[in-house]
Amino acid sequence: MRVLLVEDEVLLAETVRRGLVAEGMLVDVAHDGAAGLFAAQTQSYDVIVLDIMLPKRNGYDVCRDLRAEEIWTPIIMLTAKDGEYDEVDAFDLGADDYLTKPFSFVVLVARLRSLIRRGAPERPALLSAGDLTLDPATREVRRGAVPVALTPREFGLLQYLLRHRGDVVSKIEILDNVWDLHYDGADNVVEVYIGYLRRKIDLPFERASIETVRGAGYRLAGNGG
Amino acid sequence: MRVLLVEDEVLLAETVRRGLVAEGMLVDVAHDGAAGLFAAQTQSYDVIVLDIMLPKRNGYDVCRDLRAEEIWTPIIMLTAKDGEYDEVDAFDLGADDYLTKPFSFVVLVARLRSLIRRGAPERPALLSAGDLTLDPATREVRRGAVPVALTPREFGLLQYLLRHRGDVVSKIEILDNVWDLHYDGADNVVEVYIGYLRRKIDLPFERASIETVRGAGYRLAGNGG
DNA sequence: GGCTGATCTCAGGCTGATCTCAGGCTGATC
DNA sequence: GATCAGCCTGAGATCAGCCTGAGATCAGCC
Repeated sequence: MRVLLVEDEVLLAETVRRGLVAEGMLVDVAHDGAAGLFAAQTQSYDVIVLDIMLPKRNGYDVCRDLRAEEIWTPIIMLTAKDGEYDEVDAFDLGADDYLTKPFSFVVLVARLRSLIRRGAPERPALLSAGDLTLDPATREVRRGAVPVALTPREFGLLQYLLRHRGDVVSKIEILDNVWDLHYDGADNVVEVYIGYLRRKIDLPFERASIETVRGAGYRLAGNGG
Repeated sequence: MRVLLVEDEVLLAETVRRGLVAEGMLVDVAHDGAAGLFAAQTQSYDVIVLDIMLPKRNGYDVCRDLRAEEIWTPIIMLTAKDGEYDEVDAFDLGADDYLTKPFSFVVLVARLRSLIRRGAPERPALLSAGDLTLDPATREVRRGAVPVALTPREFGLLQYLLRHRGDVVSKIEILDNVWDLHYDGADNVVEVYIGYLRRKIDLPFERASIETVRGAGYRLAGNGG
């Protein structure tokens, strides 16, 4: 469960972050609107917690921009009771819920869980590793914001690697799962397709996310998923 | 602010009614579709909250009948997540918003206020992608201002693609939804109709809105909704 | 029945995807 | 640094998926 927290008050942000992590969530924190917007555009989150009063871009703008780009990640707005903004307006901009500061942590977690539960249930979660994302539903693969076109076999291979992100997977294992179970060709074809993938998702971006583990198989970088 | 609540679960209806009254709204309650339809036809409301699963007339029918009578009171549909109806269809029938049960009361109120503020729409929502528009009610399709004549099958196919705009939809999926569910013909017919559509909505305008995703299906360009 | 338009089938052709293969490269080992 | 197993990669053959023109079939209408 990935949460993006956009909050400029460092102490509050850190408190909330720790609490959410303790609840088993993966939390990214952005301290201003521009950073939050960028993170929301390039990463895949289950829900976004968005303060309204922010430096650089206020929560208002961020929310409207995201919706304009058809990014429908559920958003909870944090509003100060005495603020100049009307919390009801948040809904008009595409927010899904709001909390008035000061809020109880328990309430925040409950609202988060509720939002995630009703948010886009039919769509399987995105697979990702760092800024590499793969959407099994739309078949879209992106490095950051840049779409990458993959053939079906390449797509299947990358999907398998992402599902076993951080693990070393052997060529036999890959053949059994991405190719037919009793595929009897040489396993060189895996090497060839690993090469194709690298040329599409790593080399143009000067990355090396697919590591060769000599004698054992391959491993996709496991951080940041 | 007058609200018509059509909901057959008595306890839920009463809970919601009290909540809305506490928010300062005037609330009428109908416990089946026929009563709800009659109330909506004879009274004037600012917004209608309409459950889909109802005795006598389902929410589907009620919504369609009202729109057919040119009654454009904003409607929020309540859909059960496991129901047989797809919430996407709700929009097609002229609903303005929907909530999936179980829903948060706060969210309901906010959506109501937002709808009321927006006012009654002039006409049901169009489906669109870029300058391509499709009106499910009048069955009109346009590229920009230019009307395009489609046969029923072509229309059904385009409508399906528009509803899943941005997603890759497989030929099987298309056959199940645009042709009969258990259509047993070859899926080549989909290719043929994709070809027909391209010749009507893309080629004359030098566009390429329908993309072939080899090995996976087709995708209608997802931008510019 | 005859006409018209919509729907569907089919086969041939095209293009991109897949796979094989051989030769080159690299890291491990002695 | 010599050797070797394992890995990488460019070239090209093969295969599968998709497109399309032609025509058969079907339904509605006069």
